Amino acid sequence: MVKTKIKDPELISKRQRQICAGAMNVFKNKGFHATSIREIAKASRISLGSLYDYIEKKEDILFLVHKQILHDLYAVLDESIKKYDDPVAQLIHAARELFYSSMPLKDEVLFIYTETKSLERKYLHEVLQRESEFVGRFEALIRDGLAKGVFSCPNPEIAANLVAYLLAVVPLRGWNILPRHSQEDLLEHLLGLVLHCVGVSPEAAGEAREGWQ
Amino acid sequence: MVKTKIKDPELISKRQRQICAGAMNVFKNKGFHATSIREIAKASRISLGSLYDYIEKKEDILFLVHKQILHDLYAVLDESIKKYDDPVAQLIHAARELFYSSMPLKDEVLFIYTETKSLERKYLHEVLQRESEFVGRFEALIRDGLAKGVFSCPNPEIAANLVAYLLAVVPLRGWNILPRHSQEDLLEHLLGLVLHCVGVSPEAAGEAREGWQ
Amino acid sequence: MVKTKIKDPELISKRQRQICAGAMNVFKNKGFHATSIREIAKASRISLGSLYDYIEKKEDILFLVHKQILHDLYAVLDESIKKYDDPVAQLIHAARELFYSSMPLKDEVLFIYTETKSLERKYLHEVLQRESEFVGRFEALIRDGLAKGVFSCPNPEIAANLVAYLLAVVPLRGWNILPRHSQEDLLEHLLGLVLHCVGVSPEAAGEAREGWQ
Amino acid sequence: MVKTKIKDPELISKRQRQICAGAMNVFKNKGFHATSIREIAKASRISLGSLYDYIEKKEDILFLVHKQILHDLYAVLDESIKKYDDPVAQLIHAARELFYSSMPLKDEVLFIYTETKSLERKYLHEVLQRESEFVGRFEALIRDGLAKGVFSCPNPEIAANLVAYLLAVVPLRGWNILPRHSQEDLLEHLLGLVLHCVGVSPEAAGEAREGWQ
DNA sequence: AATGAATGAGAATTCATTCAT
DNA sequence: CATGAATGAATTCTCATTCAT
Repeated sequence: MVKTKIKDPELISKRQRQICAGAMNVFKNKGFHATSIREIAKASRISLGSLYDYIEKKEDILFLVHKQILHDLYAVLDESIKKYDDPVAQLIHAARELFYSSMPLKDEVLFIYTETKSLERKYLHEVLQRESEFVGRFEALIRDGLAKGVFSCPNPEIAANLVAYLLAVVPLRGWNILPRHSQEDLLEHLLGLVLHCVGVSPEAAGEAREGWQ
Repeated sequence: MVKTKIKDPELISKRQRQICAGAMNVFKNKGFHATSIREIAKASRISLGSLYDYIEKKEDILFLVHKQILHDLYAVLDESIKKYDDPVAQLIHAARELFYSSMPLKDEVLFIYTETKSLERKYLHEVLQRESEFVGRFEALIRDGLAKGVFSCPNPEIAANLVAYLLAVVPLRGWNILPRHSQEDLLEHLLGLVLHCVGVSPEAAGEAREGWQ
Repeated sequence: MVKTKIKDPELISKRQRQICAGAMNVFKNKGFHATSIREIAKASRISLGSLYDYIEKKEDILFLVHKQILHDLYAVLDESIKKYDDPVAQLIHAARELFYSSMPLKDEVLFIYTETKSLERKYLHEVLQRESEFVGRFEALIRDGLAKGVFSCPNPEIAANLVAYLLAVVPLRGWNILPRHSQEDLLEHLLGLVLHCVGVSPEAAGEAREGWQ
Repeated sequence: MVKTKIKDPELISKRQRQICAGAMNVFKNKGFHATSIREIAKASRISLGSLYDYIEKKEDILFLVHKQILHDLYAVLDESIKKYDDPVAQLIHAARELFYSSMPLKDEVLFIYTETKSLERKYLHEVLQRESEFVGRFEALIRDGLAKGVFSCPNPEIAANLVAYLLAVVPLRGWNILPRHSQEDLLEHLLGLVLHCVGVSPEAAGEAREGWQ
C-alpha cells in the first residue's frame, strides 16, 4: 500500500515498524502536523535519506501509525472475546479489557480520533473501513447475543457503534473525569450503559458478572 | 484576553467575530495546522496586516474560534433548559436540542474535540474550564432531579460527563452511523442511554415524553 | 530640510524636538534599525498619524537626531572655548569639558559614529559637513595658537582631526578602559596626547594648567 | 560555537568561510540590519536552505564575520611583531603595518566598531573578549619595553588601549582626513602620538626608525 | 541499501506608510 | 491639525523532499 524504493519485503516491514514506533513517540507530544520529518527520522534512528526509501510522503507515516494502532486495538478486542463463549460474558469482558487498555493507549486512541481527517483520500477510505470493522466485531457479538436470546435491542448496528464509542471515553474525556473519580466507578457506569445498550436483563448481567468477578 | 493593537473595543469584537467566522470556514476543511494565516485573512475578508492588528499569534485565532463555538453550544443548552421546569423534561429536551444542533455544528464540535490540544497552556486552561462548565450545566440539572426524587444515580458528576459525551456522538462517529440509519433511530437510542445514565424510571420518562412529543 | 505637512514653523520645531527626544531614548537601547516607527511614536507621545505630519520617512528621524546631537556637542565646545583667551587654556579646557560631556552623551556619540552610514545621500552630505565643521572649530583654535607661537605642529588640520578623534575614545572604547581605570587617569593620558598633537611645550602646558586647576 | 545541522566539520568551516566572505561584501554597503538573509545567501552562492544548515539565526552570521575580521587583524599584528626583537622597532613596525592594513580592511574595521552592539549577549561576550585580547597584545609589547627600559609610561593598559584606538582612525575618520592629506603625513602624526603614548625618548625612536626606514 | 547535504517553496510575522474620519 | 485603523510587501526561518556519493 505504501510505495517504497526497497525490494526486500521483510526489511520493509521491519523498518516501517521502526518508523511507526519512532513516529508515535513524537506524535504523542506534538501531534502530526507539528512534528517534522527530521524529528521522526531521529526518533526512529533512521537517516533522513533512508526514511524516504521506505515511504513516499510524510502522510504515509500517518497511515502506517494509524494501521498500527488499530492493529493493537484489534488484538486486545479479539483476545478478550475468544476467552468466553457466552455473549454477555464476552461483552462485559471485552468492554473491561478495552477500557483498561485504553489507559496506556490513551494517546494513540486520541490520535486516531484527532488526526484521521489529515489523511488523504486514498488512505482515509482504508482507515475508516478498518475502524468500521472494529465496530463490526461488536455488532457480530451483539447479533450472536440476540440469536441466543440473551440480548434484546432493536438496532444492533447502532448499539455496536455506541458501545465502541462509549469505550473511547477515557481518551476523549478522561481529563475531565479521572482526576476526580476512580477508574472503577467510571467503568461501573460504562458497563451499565453498555449492557443497557444491548438490552441485557439485569439478572442475566448479574449472573455473567458473578461468573468471573 | 487576546492582545490587540486596536483601541476601539467594539471594533475589536466586531472584527474578531469576522475573523472567527472566516477561520471556522477554512478550518472545517483543512484543520488548524494545515490552514495558513493568509487563507484565514482571505476567508475573513481582512488584509493580512489588519488581521495582526486584532491578534498576536496564529494560535489566538484557535482560541477565539474555540470560545465562539462553546458560546454557541452554551446558548443552545441554556435556551432549551429554560423552557421546562421538570428535570426529566429538561433533560430530554436539552438532549434532543443538542443532538439536532450538533448536526449543523458537527464540524465545530469535532474541531473542539480534535484541536483542543493545539492550544498553548495559557488558553488551554481557560478552554478546558469552559468545557468543564458545560458538563457542569448537566450536573446541576441532574442534582436538581435527584433532589426532586425523579432521578436516581450514584454519581452525578460521572453521569453528567457521560451524558455530555454521548451527545457528541454525531460529530465524532456520525460518519459511521448516519449513512445507514435515521437520525431519529439514533436519537431514540441515545435518549434511552441518557435516561438510564441518570436512573429515570421508565414510567417517569414515558410521562415526560408524552407531555411534549 | 525635512518635508512636513504642517504650516506653523514653531509647531514644527516643537514637535520635531519632541520626536527627537523620544527617538533618542529608544535608539539608545535598540539602535535605529531595530526600532519601529510605532515605538518612536509612543516614546514621543505623538500619534502615529501625527508623526507623519512632521516627517516624510523614518530616515528623517535619524537625520533630526543626528542634528540634535551635533548641536549639543557644538554647544559644549563653544561654551568652553569662549571662557578663555589663551589657546592653550582653551584647548585644555575644551578637551576636558568634551571628555566629561561625552560620559552622559556616550550613547549619542556612539550613535553618531555607528548610524551615520544609514543616512541617505541627501542627509549624509549635510551631516558629514557638520561633523567636519566640528573638527574645524579645533583647527581654528590650533591655527590661533600657531599664530600666537604657543603651538607648533606641521599640519593643523590633521592635528585637529586627531584631537577630535581622541576625545571620542570614551564612547567608542570606554567599555574596555573605564571598568578598570579612573576617568581622571584616562583624561590625563589624553591631555598629554592632545598637547603633544599640537606641539605645546611642556612648560607652557604646565603654566596654563596651573592657571585654572 | 555556532550550531549547525551539518556533521562534516571540514565542510562546516569551508561553508562558513564562504558565508563570511559573501556576507562581508554586502554588509560593507548596507550594514548588517539593512541586509536581508536572501542577499547574503545570494552573495555567498549558497541556497537559502543550505545557509540555514550552517547557521541558526541571522545573528550567527554577524558573529562569524566578526570572528573572521578579528582573526585577520590578529594575523597582521602577530606577523609584524614577530619580525623584530626590539620593542621600539616592534611597536613602530606593528603600527605601520596595521595602519596600512586598515586601508583595505577599512570597511571591516568600521564594521567591527559599529555593529558590535548588535550581537546578542552570548556572542557579545566572546567578541569583546577577543577585542580586548587584541589590545592585550599591545599591552604585552609595552610592558616588555618598560622592562627593557626603552619605554616610560605610568599606565601600560591605558596606553595600549589608546595605541589600538589611534590605529583605527582611518576606518573611523579617514573620510575627513585622507581626501586632503597623504597617508604618509597622517601616519607620521600617528607614530608621533603612539611613541609619545609609551614614552619613548625621541633619540631612541630616531634610532629605531633609522634602522629600518 | 544507506547517508546526509542541498534545495526552494511557503510559513508566520513585522512594519513603514497611507488615508478616512 | 490630530487620530488610529488599514494595507501588503518584505523579512526571517522551517521543512518536505531530492540527489550525489
